[in-house]
Amino acid sequence: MQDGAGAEGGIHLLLTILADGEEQARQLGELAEDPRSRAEHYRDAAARLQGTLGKAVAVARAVEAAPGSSRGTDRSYSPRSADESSGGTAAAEAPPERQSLCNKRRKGLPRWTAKFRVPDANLEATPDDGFSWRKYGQKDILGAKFPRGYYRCTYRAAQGCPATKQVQRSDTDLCVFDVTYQGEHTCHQKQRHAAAVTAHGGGGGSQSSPPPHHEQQQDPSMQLVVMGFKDALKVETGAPLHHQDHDYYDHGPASAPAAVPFSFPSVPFHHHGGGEAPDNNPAAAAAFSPPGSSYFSAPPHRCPAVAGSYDVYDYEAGPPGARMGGADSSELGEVVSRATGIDYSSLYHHAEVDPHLPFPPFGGPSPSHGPYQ
DNA sequence: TGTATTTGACCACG
DNA sequence: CGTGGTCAAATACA
Repeated sequence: MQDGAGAEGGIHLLLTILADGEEQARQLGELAEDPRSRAEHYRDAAARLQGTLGKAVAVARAVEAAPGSSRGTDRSYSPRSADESSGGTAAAEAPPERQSLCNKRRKGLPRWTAKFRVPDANLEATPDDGFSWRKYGQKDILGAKFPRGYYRCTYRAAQGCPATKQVQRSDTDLCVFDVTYQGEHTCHQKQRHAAAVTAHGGGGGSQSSPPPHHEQQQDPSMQLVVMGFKDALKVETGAPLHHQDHDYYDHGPASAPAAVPFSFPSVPFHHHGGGEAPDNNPAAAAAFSPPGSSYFSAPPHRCPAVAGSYDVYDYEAGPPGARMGGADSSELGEVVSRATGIDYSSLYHHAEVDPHLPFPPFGGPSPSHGPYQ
């Protein structure tokens, strides 16, 4: 499914961005016809459009500069048990013969990492990127103070979505989480813009389970959207992910992060019907609404109002050799950071936002935020 | 009662 | 053989 590789993925992304720009241009046109619109609205719209176009250009250039190389048919993530209840009911008796079908280490899936910084060390908090994840494991990692959590897409069973992520709190900075994503979302879950930092709720499905239907796109708060291309030029693992803990702008090799729209509203919690652990929310909410907050350590300008931040850094990369790609990679990195820096944050800050936005789970079939069945 | 998380064990990779 | 990733039974929660 996730075929988008290299340039192809970039083009896909480009198309998405352009579509976005088209929509923005249309909105601009509408503004022009609306007598009530004010100058600032124009400015916003124009800035937004400009930003989008700039990003499109950046992506286009990067694609041009980095002709993707096809990646082999990767994966075959195993739908072994979880997928269908193959073992569901009556497993057990047969001699455990686990491995035959499963490939424990999914190599070959696109992989990229992001760092999330959350204000204040609410030890129970974990970054939420807007997708629904289900935790399936936790492991103590050698040399790390905190265990690493393993998550997979909630819809893996239902839709075979191969996306997984690993979340690990930085041992040097409690506020920072290293999140490694692997695989693209092929599910059609609605990515909520209102993502945030979820306080782990003992067991309640805090962030999953919403029935497909519509969903109030609550949340106007700001969000940061970062993008880049995922499968960069080559891939197929091999290159160790490396990222310095102290520098958030470590642009890896010649590849770039996938389009990963994330957000961090300041007070994300709505205990709407669903039900989260009521205990945690208040605490978490409190932790995120500090006054003079500026959790943005790195980039010079970022929406200061945001309560949390994250940055995308690394991503799986190309072959070892491609590593010090010199000009190219650094340029790409710049591209990415610029794209990142672009104010998607402030743009979307103006609420409304078209819901079709940012970038769909890359790679997947045509994105359209359609309802998933 | 159904769903998500926890946790120990299993297994692949290096 | 050590480490990391995944499985799945047990458990917790709504």
